[in-house]
Order: sequence, then C-alpha cells, then structure tokens
Amino acid sequence: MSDVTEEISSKSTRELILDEALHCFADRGYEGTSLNDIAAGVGIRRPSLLHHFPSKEALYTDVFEMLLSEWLEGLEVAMASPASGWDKAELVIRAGFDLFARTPDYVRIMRREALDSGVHVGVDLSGFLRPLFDSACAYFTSEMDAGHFRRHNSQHLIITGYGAILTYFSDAPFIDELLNDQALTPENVRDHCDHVVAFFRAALVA
Amino acid sequence: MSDVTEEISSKSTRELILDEALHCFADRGYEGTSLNDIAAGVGIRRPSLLHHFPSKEALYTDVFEMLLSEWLEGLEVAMASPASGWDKAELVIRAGFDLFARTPDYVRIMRREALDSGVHVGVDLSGFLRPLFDSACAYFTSEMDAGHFRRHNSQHLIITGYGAILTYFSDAPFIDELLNDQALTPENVRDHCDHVVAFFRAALVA
DNA sequence: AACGGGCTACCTACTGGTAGGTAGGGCAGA
DNA sequence: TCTGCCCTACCTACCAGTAGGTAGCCCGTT
Repeated sequence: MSDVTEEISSKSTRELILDEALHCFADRGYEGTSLNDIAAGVGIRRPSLLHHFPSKEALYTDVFEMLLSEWLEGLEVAMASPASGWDKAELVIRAGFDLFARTPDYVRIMRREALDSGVHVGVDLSGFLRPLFDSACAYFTSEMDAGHFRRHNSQHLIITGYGAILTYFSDAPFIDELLNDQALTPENVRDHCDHVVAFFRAALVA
Repeated sequence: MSDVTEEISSKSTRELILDEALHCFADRGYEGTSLNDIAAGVGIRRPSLLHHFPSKEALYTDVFEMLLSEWLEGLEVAMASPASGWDKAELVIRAGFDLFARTPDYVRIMRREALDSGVHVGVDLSGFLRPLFDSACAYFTSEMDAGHFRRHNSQHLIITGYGAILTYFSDAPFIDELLNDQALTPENVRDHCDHVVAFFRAALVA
C-alpha cells in the first residue's frame, strides 16, 4: 500500500523527467543532451533531477528499457498472431509501423544506439532482440520451404525490412527535406506503410 | 612553386587530421568527439590541430564535404550510365554498395547527420542530394510508365531503397550481434548486395 | 518530529579556443 | 658562405564556460 502511494506521489515528476529525457536523447543524442537541458524542460534544477535518478547513465538506461519493453510487447503481440502466410507478414509490418509512428522518438534513440554500438546502455540489447529476430527468420524460412514465399535469405530479408521501415522514422527530418513535406503526418506514414507492404508483397509473393 | 612545397609539407598532417576526424566523428558523433581525441589520434596537441582548422565546426564541415563530393562523384557516374531498365537500377544499387562498403565511416556520419537534421554542417545537404533524388525518381517513374517496372510510388520506393542499403552499413555493429558474424567482411557485403538486388528485382520486374 | 522533494552553492574534470613562445627550414642580400 | 628574417608547425599555459555530481539547507505534508 505504501508502495502505491509512493509511486503515485513520485511518479508525476519522475515520469515528466523520463518523458523529457526521451525527447532530448532522441533529438540530440546522449552526449548532446545535458542534464540541465532535461531539468529545464521539466522545470526543475539539475540536482533535483538527480534526486530521482542516480546518474545520467541510469536515467538513459531507464528510458531505453521503457523503449525495449514497449517494442517487445507491441511486436510479440503481432508475431503471436495465428495468421499465416502473407497475412501474418503484413500484420507484423503494419504493427511495426503503428508502433514506430506512435513513438518516433524511440526509433531515433534505437538508431543512435545502433550507431554507437550500444556503449551507453547497460542492457543486453542483442539478447533482447535476438529471439524476435530468430523467430522471424524461422517464420520466413518455413514459409519459403512451404512455397508460400519466393526464396530469399531470411536473415538478409529481415535486415532489409528493418532498415526500410526504421529509416523512414529515424531520418524523418532528412526525408522532410527530400519530399518537401512532413514525413510524419498520419497520411504520409500510412502512404509509406502501404507502399512498403505492397513492395514486400510484390517481392515475396509469387 | 612555393605554393606546391607549402602544400606538400602541410598536406600530410592536414590529411592525417581529416582521416582521424572522420573516424572519430563516425564512431562517436560530433558531440561525443573532442578535439583532444582527434589530436591525440594524430599525435599532436589540440592547439596544433587548431592551427590547421579554425574550429571544430570547420573541421567537421571539411570532413562532411569530402564525404559529399565522394558520394556525388561515385553515384553520378553510375547514374549517368547509358544502361536502361533493370540493368541500370542494378548498376546503381551495386555502385552504391561498392561506395558505401569502401567508406563505411561516411555512411555513419551521414546517418548521424540525418538524425540530427543537419545542425552541425554548414552545407546545404538537401540541395546537394535533391538533384540525385529527383532524377532517380524521374527514372523510375518513366520506366514504370513504359511498363518495364511494376507500378510503385517512386519517391517512397527510393526512400525504401535508401534505408535498406544504408542501414546495413550504418548499423553494422548492431547487425554483427544479430548475425553472430562480421557484417562488413567483403563476402557478407557481397551477399547482402546480391540479396538486395534480387529482392528489388523481384519487387520491380514483373 | 520526520521526511520527501526541491533548492543554492559548490566541487572536479573537461570542453573549445587563445596567447605567447620556440625550433627549424627557406631564402634574400652581403 | 654566412647572416638575418620570415614563416610553418608545433608546443605549454591559460582562459571562460559547462559538464556531471555532491553537500547541505529549506519547507510543506504527514
């Protein structure tokens, strides 16, 4: 019970910090973000922030774990679907787009982490994502064996899909300039999602 | 004449600095790299480095302009090829892979720049790349109109390709972990290139 | 009275950048 | 051939500013 009240009373500021930290880290990266920036965004001083998190790295790790758990949850639900064949692949692609469109800041943090080879985060990133990767590989391979999909190397296929989907969100500011338009409006996200789905379908389904 | 000797004597250190800066910026980003890091890598002190470049930002801009000119050169040659239809698309994809495999550090800097919306660099990035983007769009659109390719939205198609190709190099450390293998060995790069070519061919060529 | 959550004031380490000095090569003129 | 000068490339020492983090006080709630 005391747990709960403690949670409620402290959660507000703590969550405000997590939200602001998420946004700052996504926007300017780990090194480019100072605790002063985050604290100022919340409306408190840096030492007050450090009252809630023991260090910058601990704060970052907490943000990153939020990210991972949300992704894992979102994708596992889609991958556990009883659908099969192309329907399931499309379902997972669309789930990924929904997930990433909902949390573009997460995508940019993940991309930065991939670039930095995970030096800032104290969690076992590959340990987290390998199971998803492996089960996705197994799915595509079995569908190819069954003749439902054209034959491709499953690992490379998934890496290609990962890059194609994530890039649209991570590089959104850059794509804005290329398109002379806002990449992340709901319509444009849907358009791109439809395109990726159609593209992968054309490549996979004979 | 005095120009030449001046160039020869100073070029060596200047180029060493540019090389080291390229590597550091790619590895740890603009904010994560200090001038001390770069100077130490070259084997000189920071003030000596600032003798060759007026500021950190100027050094970064020089590195980035090296990148842009090399990319522009490499891709324009491929895009100017007289080939047509799928042959030309494959040629450009393979040229891109060659280019990026030769200079993976450039890819990572470009990706960081895309994430940071180009705040560090004093050059007009979209102005540089828009012509390539637009002419690639025009090419695919005309080939689709001629019935050589399946119909897709050209802009989204190129963004998908851009993401699929670049990610393999920018996220190489991350992909290493996923594959339990070195992503950037010549064999693996060739394999992935072959995969992307086959994948795009399957999606585009009816 | 105890305490949670904020504050000011401070610390050390390090940042990008500057000031000023030095070693040594190239070169014009005696 | 020697001498004096300039220039490049590097150095040490320092600057102001900012980073992350700590110590300790204040104050409203319980």
